Amino acid sequence: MSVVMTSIEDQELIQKRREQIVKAATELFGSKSYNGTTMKEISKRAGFSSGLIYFYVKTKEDVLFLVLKNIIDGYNKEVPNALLTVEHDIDKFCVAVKTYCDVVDKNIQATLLAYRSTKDLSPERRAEIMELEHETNSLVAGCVENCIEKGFFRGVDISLTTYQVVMLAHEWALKSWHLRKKMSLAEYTENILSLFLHGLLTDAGRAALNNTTFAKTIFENEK
Amino acid sequence: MSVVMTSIEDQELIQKRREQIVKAATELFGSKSYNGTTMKEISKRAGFSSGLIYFYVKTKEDVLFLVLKNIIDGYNKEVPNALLTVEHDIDKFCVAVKTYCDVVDKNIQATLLAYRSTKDLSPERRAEIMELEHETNSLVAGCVENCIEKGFFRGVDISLTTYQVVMLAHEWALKSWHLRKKMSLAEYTENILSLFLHGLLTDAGRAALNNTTFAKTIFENEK
Amino acid sequence: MSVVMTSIEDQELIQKRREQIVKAATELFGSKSYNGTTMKEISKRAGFSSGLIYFYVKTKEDVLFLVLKNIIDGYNKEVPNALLTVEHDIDKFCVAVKTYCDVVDKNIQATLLAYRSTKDLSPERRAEIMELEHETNSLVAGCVENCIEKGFFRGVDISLTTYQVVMLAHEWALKSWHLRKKMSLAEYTENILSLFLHGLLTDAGRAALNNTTFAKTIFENEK
Amino acid sequence: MSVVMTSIEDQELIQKRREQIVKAATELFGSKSYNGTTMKEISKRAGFSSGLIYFYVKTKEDVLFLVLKNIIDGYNKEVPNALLTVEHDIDKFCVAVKTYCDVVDKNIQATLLAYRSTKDLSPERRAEIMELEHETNSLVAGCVENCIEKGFFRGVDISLTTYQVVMLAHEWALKSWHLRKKMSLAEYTENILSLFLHGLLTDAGRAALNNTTFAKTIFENEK
DNA sequence: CATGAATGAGCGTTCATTCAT
DNA sequence: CATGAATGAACGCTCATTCAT
Repeated sequence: MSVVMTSIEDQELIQKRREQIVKAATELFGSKSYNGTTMKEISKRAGFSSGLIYFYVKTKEDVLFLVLKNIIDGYNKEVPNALLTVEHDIDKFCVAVKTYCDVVDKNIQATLLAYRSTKDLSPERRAEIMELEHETNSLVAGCVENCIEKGFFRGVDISLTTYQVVMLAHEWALKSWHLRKKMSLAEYTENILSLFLHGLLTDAGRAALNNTTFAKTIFENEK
Repeated sequence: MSVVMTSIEDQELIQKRREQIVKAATELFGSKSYNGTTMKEISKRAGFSSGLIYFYVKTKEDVLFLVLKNIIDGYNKEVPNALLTVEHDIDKFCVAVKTYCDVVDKNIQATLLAYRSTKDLSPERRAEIMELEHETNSLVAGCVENCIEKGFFRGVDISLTTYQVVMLAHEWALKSWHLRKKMSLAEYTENILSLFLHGLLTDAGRAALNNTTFAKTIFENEK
Repeated sequence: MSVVMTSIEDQELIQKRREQIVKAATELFGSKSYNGTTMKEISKRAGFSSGLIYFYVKTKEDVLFLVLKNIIDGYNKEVPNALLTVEHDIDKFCVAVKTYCDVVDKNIQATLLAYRSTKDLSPERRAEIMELEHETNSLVAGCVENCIEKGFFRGVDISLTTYQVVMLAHEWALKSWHLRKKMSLAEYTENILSLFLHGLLTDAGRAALNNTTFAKTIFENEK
Repeated sequence: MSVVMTSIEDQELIQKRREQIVKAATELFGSKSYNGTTMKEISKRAGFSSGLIYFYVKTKEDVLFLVLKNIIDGYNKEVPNALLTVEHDIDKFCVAVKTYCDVVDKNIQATLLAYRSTKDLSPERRAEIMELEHETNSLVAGCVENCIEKGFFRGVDISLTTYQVVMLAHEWALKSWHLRKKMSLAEYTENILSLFLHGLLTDAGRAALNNTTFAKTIFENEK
């Protein structure tokens, strides 16, 4: 894991400064693009002088990497927690999707940034980010797999379905400027779940809805 | 419509030069990113001297705009033609989706470029591009609308569904590096259609499948 | 031979610009040191804008290389010509030494620069410069060798003696600030020749002085 | 004499710290050049924090000055001691030369450093260093002078001859990369002495060789 | 119309030096 | 006395844009 190295000792300070940097950079990269943002701007916005940033980061690319990694870490932290709150496998799938959408909503700028700027990373760094994304995906993929095994879902390609779920969650960020005008996040999430449940549930799956707490509300809301 | 202005008279020449520029720039932006590409490189690859490009384009941003516009124009040209080849509304929907995926497949680099570089455009230009995308979407939206009106599809939000279709088509480009390893474009397309048909068809819609030529093959292939 | 590459076509212009650059840089490096001199300063002194220099040179190190190479080329051009003007082998040795001293005198700054800045070159470049120096040395070494073969000089180590000759010629530059106060270049040269002739001539060599035109004046001047 | 000033009182500590600094800096400057070495690196290698160095030195140039001065002090300490070991004036000359070469050999990096970096000193500091070098030279010059007075050497320019001796001793450092491949320090020293004795001894001087212990071995070794 | 040399603002990065603790 | 985080000026280099020919 290529963690960025530093000439500073105090681990707490490093953490604090890095957070300042990531926060400032995320905002700036989000509103102006990676290439359009200056290291000086980042430093200034982070609240310190232009030279100091190089004590906590070795190159501008490091900053981008930290920002991107930070976003994905967010996903990897929040989704598993949410999964603990429900029991039924179909519910787990729904909650995973919902949580994913929630995290996207909290990180719209950052999510857009990931789509725009991954190419600006070195191949190694890019690979690392993709590896992290893969971890996140596994969380969703696990839910899909369970539902298929139990016979609730059709025998679709697990990883492809996962990608589609993730993609549509990301769409909330990618087309945010348009979607927000028409609906709330809750409505959007419900719609996606509706599409996937209708598209994937087997007859057995539909029958099992009664045992769910979350999934069944999707169908109830439809009427 | 912010058409790029120049000081050159001969409209035919302008057209020819612009095409050279767009072709060169699309290739370069695709493989190296917008910011990583030099005006000199574009000129050289287009086959003329480094100064000449400024007779046909005022800024580098103009080039990006032209490139992006060109990509979307491609979509707007190909999809309608394909729609003429089938009759039934469900088939039209399917063909629209399929064609969309085909065009994405032929323009993977360019599609990625659009996701990466729209932020490098001025707000006005960005708005214009988004307007053009909207036109493309209408082509799909029309199909969805018809299917709903005829009772074949559930009463879902038309524009949202359209966005989802487009998003999943784009995913073929966005996750190309992964998807291509696992399946062919045809399989991918079929999978998407399968998801949407399962997710959207009403009982009436399912019944109508017998009258379709294209859509019914999706269900047949599933077994 | 690692010749510096360029993005400019016109060979004559390249030559002209490079000469401007080398001239400006030699002066600047001479009076302020390599590291103390700015690329902007070099450009300005060469008479053009700060960016242009990079059309004719790829890095600052290139400039240093060009400067150093230019000095040594001077040696390699002048010494051979001078050798043609006399016949006798002892005379040839003397003229080689004298010419060497003359060239040093015309390039005092540059010679100092070579001593100061060779370490700032990349290893490959440094090797190339040393190779060129070796060529120059060969010119002197040839003279020494001939004199030994003919029995005029003692059987000393040829290459060592050559280094000593070169070193003492360079000394005129290295200690110029002091030596110039005490003597003229001619006196200095004569003194060196005196040292070497006294130190190297065999009895046969001394006897042969009568057949020389240049060498014998050294001994005559001594009285 | 521009002694470096500080704000610290305890003279002993100053001395100790300065020695640490000089030792560290000499090593670093020698292997990486003055400009390539960081104040941080020096401090670290000297064994203390990066800020502390400024309590014992006011600028980076101070460090260079201290380093250079230290080198020359070494010469001024070692040569006189060696001179006490022999009696005859010609021997004293020879021992001076030999000792000089020995000291050069022990300080090759440092000697090179002096040639490379004197220009990085302010004019005043440079003058001071040159003054110190002059002192060292006097040690050799005294020997030459005595030999001339006693009629052992020809009536050559004393200071010039001294410079030549010093120069050829320094050459052992300056061309070390080449000379070391071909001969030992002892051989090199002998060769220089041979050159000077052959070049300077009068008939009286040659006759006096019998009374020497060191000088006569040079001639004996030649055969 | 076309060329390509020239311009100069701006960026990422380094490092001597300072200063709060 | 000592630490090491912080500052900010400066440098090498790039490249969009201009302009003389």
